[in-house]
Amino acid sequence: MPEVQGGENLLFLTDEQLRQGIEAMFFAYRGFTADPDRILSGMAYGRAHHRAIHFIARAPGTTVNNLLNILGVTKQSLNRVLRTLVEDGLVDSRVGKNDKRERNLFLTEDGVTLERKLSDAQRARMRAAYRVAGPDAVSGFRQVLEAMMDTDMRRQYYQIRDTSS
Amino acid sequence: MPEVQGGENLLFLTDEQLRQGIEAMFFAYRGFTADPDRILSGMAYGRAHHRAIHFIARAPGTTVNNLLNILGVTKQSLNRVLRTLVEDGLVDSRVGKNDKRERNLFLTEDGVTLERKLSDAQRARMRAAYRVAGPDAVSGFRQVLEAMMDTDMRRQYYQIRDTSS
DNA sequence: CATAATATGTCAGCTTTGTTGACATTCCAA
DNA sequence: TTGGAATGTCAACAAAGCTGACATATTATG
Repeated sequence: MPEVQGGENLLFLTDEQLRQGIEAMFFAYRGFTADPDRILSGMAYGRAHHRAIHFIARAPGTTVNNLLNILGVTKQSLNRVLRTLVEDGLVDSRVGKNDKRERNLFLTEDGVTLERKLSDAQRARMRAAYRVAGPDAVSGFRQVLEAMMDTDMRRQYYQIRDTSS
Repeated sequence: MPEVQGGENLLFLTDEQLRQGIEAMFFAYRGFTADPDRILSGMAYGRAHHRAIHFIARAPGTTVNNLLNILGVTKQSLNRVLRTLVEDGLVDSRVGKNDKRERNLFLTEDGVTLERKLSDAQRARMRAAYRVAGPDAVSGFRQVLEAMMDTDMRRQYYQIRDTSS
């Protein structure tokens, strides 16, 4: 049990409060992924495909190596997913111009269509939650999430965020 | 539901803002699970075992049926996880007193020890994030997460939360 | 320049954890 | 008391992680 120093500033950090936060995170993440999961379950795809499609849309021309750093999976695991997406004509994999070992990844027209469908659904969920909670809550939400990331992930997050527009 | 109105109050709900929230959720969840994952990777367990242990600790005597509703997986999938935990002496599965079809689940002494180790690690992460973000941010964090849950999950969340102490 | 070391991506096979289907046991209601 | 519903277990399969081996391209070193 954390002997927490005096001062009412820290009173909200009881184990019980922390556990509620942990469980809120668990249940909320289920909601967060529910809509895209539902859309993809009809097709032969899953959450792994969604993640790949999302970040290729976000950074067109990204390499396999870059993508697996962002996703935090092995290249072998990502490769299986990418192969099906390429075979199905959703992703275009082009040999790198400078470095021929690399593959630059792009969404095809069909890929863009699916990406839009998935992100529309996920944004709708996020928008509804934001509206219910209000602007101040959204700010706090973002602050806690950023503080919860590993340092490496936080760097990735900022980098992608700031190169987007 | 806060009546959402026209005007600049909605300006923060741009697609770009929503997308940042989505990606923050993705990267933060990785951090959220990282410490328990690391602890369990040494043993023959994974995230599924952690979830089962967590909710058995939270509601001792819970049934398999109840647990799979909370976890949102099939009973067959949960059963495999529970079997290994029972075999390894971390969970005690007792035939129900009233209804002999049911199994009431409890952590053994070893189970309690592992649960504490896992939740200590996860709470430390959450505590650090809360401290960095501050009390107001924490409140907003919780509000957005609750609004993001599916209705069924929110009910489960409230119920577990309010029966704990 | 030649060749060894490194980096990138692919293929094959294994593990974890999700899924559906079949079934035994127990309970409950007609 | 008997047929249907509920609970949980066993078996087989699918998705998506993982490690290892390898082909190709690049870079560094002799």
